[in-house]
Amino acid sequence: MAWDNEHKEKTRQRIVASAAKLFTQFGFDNIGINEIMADAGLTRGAFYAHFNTKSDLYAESIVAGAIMAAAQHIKEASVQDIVSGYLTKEHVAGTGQHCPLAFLTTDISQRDSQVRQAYTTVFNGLIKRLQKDGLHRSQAIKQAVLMIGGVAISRALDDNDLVEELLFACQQTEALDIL
Amino acid sequence: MAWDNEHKEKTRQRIVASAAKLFTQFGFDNIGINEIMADAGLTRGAFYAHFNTKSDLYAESIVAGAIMAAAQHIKEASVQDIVSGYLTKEHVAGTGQHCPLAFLTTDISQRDSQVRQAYTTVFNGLIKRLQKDGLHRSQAIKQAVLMIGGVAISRALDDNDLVEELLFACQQTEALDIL
DNA sequence: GTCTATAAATAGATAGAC
DNA sequence: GTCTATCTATTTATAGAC
Repeated sequence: MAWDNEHKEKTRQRIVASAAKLFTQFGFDNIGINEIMADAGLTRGAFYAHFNTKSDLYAESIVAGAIMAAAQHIKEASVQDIVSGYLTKEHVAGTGQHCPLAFLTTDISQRDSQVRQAYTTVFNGLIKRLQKDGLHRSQAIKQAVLMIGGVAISRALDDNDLVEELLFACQQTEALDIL
Repeated sequence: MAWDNEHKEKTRQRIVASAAKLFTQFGFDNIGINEIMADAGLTRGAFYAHFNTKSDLYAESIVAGAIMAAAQHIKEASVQDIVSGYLTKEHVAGTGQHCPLAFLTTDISQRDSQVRQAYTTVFNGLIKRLQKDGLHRSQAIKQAVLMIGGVAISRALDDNDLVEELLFACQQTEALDIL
């Protein structure tokens, strides 16, 4: 019984990891349960032994995806390192982990309360992290908007030069200069 | 013949206006051709006399939607007025025209090149408009990211107090103080 | 718990009458 | 040019075998 539970939990985590990867990359509507389960090495039918709806998995994958992305971007030493590491072409492109805050911004506003609560929790976490390094709260909020907005907009643009210019501009913050 | 063409063009404009309204509010995947045509007072079948694909209409509605939203937000006198008028709870909520730049940000990155080119064009227009009032180019870019990102993130958040705090913070820009 | 098979609903696109 | 009817494909979710 203990083994079964452990095995089920591991399978569940694998599904969530696949979901976080695929949802952030393609959005809620452009990925089916089928593809998520296939990525986790399972078939569609097994999904409902772990989750009730696609939306449930989405909410959970936002939190999980943020944790995975944070391991890559947020744990750096200084605020400037966090900002610079976040606003890169590699983050904008498909490589590595993607931050749900930036990759799913407008996608989230179409979903139910549960999903938007998950987004709010993750966003508050980023603000707190930025404040920890001495930024005033309003400065931290603005910097978070520049990070998230900068990456989100870059992904929509169809002009490489403009993207590079934008990413660079969003890294230059008056608030950081006076620290 | 002249009357026919004029009539067809008016119908087409009505479809685009309905599309701009509904797409910005609900995103590409959550609105069907059916609903757009119904909003324009027509049925689904008539769609293909005006457009080839749903994606074609989407690209066109982004440009049209930006023009309509600009009439509401961008034509104000000063940069500070533009920024303040854009970063409001009314803009974030469903009332009035919605700016595609902020309402469809991550939605756009899932679409084809034609759509992303339309987004890029509109974004460049905003930058130009902000530069016209004396902002340096990098300042204009950052301010645009704060506007678009601020509204986009606000729509995803599930916390009214936080939204108000965020909108206010994004209006306070060092670059504007020194003008 | 996972599989295959299938139900049920939705939506993009086409055909043909008017 | 617009309509109704239909084709075709996709997808969420369920049923039942193993």
